[in-house]
Amino acid sequence: MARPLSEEKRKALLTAATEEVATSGAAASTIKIAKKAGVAEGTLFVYFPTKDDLLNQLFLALKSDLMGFLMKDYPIHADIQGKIRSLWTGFIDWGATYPNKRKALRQLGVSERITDSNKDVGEALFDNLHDVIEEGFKTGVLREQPLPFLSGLINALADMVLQTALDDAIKLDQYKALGWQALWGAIARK
Amino acid sequence: MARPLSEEKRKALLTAATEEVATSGAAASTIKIAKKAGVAEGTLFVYFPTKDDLLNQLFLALKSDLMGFLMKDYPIHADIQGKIRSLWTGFIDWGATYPNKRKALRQLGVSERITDSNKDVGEALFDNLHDVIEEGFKTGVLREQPLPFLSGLINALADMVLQTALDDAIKLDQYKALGWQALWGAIARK
Amino acid sequence: MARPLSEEKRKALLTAATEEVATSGAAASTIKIAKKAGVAEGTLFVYFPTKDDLLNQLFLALKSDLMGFLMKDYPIHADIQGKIRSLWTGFIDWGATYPNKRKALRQLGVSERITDSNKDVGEALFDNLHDVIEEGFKTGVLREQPLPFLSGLINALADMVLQTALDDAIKLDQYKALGWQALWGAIARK
Amino acid sequence: MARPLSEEKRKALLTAATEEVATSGAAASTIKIAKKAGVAEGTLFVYFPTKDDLLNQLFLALKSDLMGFLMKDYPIHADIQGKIRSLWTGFIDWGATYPNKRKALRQLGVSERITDSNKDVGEALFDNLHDVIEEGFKTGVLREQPLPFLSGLINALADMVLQTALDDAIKLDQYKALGWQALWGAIARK
DNA sequence: CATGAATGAGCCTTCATTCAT
DNA sequence: TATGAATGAAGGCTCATTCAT
Repeated sequence: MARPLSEEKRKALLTAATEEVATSGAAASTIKIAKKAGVAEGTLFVYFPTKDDLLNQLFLALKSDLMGFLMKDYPIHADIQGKIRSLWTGFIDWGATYPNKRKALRQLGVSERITDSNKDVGEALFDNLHDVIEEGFKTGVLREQPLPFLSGLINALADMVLQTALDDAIKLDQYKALGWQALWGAIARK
Repeated sequence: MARPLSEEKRKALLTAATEEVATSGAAASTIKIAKKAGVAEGTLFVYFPTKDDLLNQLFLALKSDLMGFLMKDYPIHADIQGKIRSLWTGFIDWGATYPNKRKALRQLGVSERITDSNKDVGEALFDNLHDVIEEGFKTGVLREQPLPFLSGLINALADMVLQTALDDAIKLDQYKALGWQALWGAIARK
Repeated sequence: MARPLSEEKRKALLTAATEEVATSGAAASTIKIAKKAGVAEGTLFVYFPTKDDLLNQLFLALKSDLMGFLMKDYPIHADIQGKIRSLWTGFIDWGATYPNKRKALRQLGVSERITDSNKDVGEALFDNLHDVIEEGFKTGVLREQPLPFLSGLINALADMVLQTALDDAIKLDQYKALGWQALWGAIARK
Repeated sequence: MARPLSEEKRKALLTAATEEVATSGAAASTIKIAKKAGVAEGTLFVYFPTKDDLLNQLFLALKSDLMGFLMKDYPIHADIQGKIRSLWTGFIDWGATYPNKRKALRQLGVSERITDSNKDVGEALFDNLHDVIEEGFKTGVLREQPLPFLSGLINALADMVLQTALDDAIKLDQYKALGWQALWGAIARK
């Protein structure tokens, strides 16, 4: 009956938090985040009871955003290599398109303030990839390796590429290609 | 002549900083670091004029420590594959032996407070690898790729393995082996 | 016609306030009081325009509640000593029966936020005792002393007994008896 | 070797705290206390790590101050009645001379933030009175009653007198006398 | 050089109160 | 009338840094 929580404000807060966390890490100040989101300091705590809550929800939101991005153009009917290449491309493009999201996610991934259980939930979002990879194992296209190892591998490679090629579009394209070769060499059988 | 700076205290401070940064990231407090090092709060600033100085010097010290570790048993007369495998093993072993050093380095690598020029200096420490790799290119053992790309690749893979296999010695060995296969697949020609 | 204020909610708020004030003093938060009363934060301010209003009304309500308790079994036809003893017993029993009410009253009695005029009103509730005491003076049973002094005396003694014997039923009975002896010795002529 | 803690500042802080607590109770703000003491906000926390520490130490300091005041002119060679009368007078005079100390002590006595163990220590300061009172019991001058009951009695009566006669010197003298009669009547045998 | 007291900006959070719904 | 989102002041406390000793 009272004013409803505004999804708009929640988003503004998460967006502002993304930017601040991208540069200052988990040390980003709630005051700056609130101001950047255009709301009063206290309002932040209406939406996120605690700074840790904000950080954790941001972490999940970013993971989920990335997942959505990867799935958007996912080629359901492509072969294994095509599917994995799509994921690789998606990773790189997401990071290049939203550098702050990537930086924020990177910082949070290293932070003690994200609960272990949430870090797990973050991983779990990628469980959808299960099938592709399992299929790769069965058809013998991929070397058999534990799933977390494989997803960690993609993640690490993509992150490295984005980090290394930061602010350099040409290098980015070069590394994206090199990275794909490396990745495929790393996981394909033979 | 006044008492000279004590190398011992400097080291104690860096060691304490390593531990604090490992858990709290760049937000680690100078007070706690000083106390853990067994010196007074103000003493820290005799050795490091600024917290940022401390952080940057710690970053370099850790990179250098890692480098020293890698070079210790480096097989100068082995073939390319042997040399690179030694580096891989070294990376993993260093991280497993000094988890706090690795965690601290990881946190600092992501922090805004490490100057770009220092991040470059950090990379440069690995320039010694130039020769091995160039040799690999010439003999055709390695696919030709930019040096920073290659070192970033090793780094990223090793970090992923250590992170993923945290606190699980068995998994660590498994991943170390898998990681090596992946790495070699990623960089070897054909 | 609009919905009228609900007496039930008002009471719930005062009851909740009693509990909160008992433990946190005047620093008790309106939010917690509202929640404990089962109403929304804003609703509290429909019934009490200001936190100070709430506190002051609570103060009066508690005084009045105590007064009612004292009068319930008041022996109108007893002699002076019997009447005063009844008051004494009543005081102690009220405090033992409703420890939160007593604690809250104690806290509020010390608080700056209760207006002086209300503290006087609080005292005035006991004016009904006028007659008993005047009678005591006339018949020479009581030493002549100003009324506020006498009521303050009873109050202080009872409060001390309750406070000292907190959570110890046996001690409470002992102190109740001792207190009565002391009180009577303090006020009776000769 | 560094600047030593200044006893002067510690006292200034306790004095300032006394004044603030006298009017605002345990809700007194550390900032106001620091400012009133003429030191920076942070300095307060050099001397008292926590607001609760400040409050508890203030409580003990006030109790101790009162005790010192009572003992100053204590008539060691007087009879029981003389000794107790001296205590009574001392109580009243202390409260009249240092109204803020008394108000602060009153507020703290009711506050949840003073630990139970400190409240006990507070009581213990009065253990010195043991002997007088025991002597009173033996010689039959005093009715036999538990010590905490007796000290509570004196305390409560004195507090009531001071509170009731606040800001009225004439009334104060009158109540002081009446209070003594009442007290003696309350505790003396027969 | 070493110490740790002193400082005040800044942090996260709570709160009383207002007001759109 | 009842609700609870919105607000920004204020609170307790921490911190990097300075400086008297």
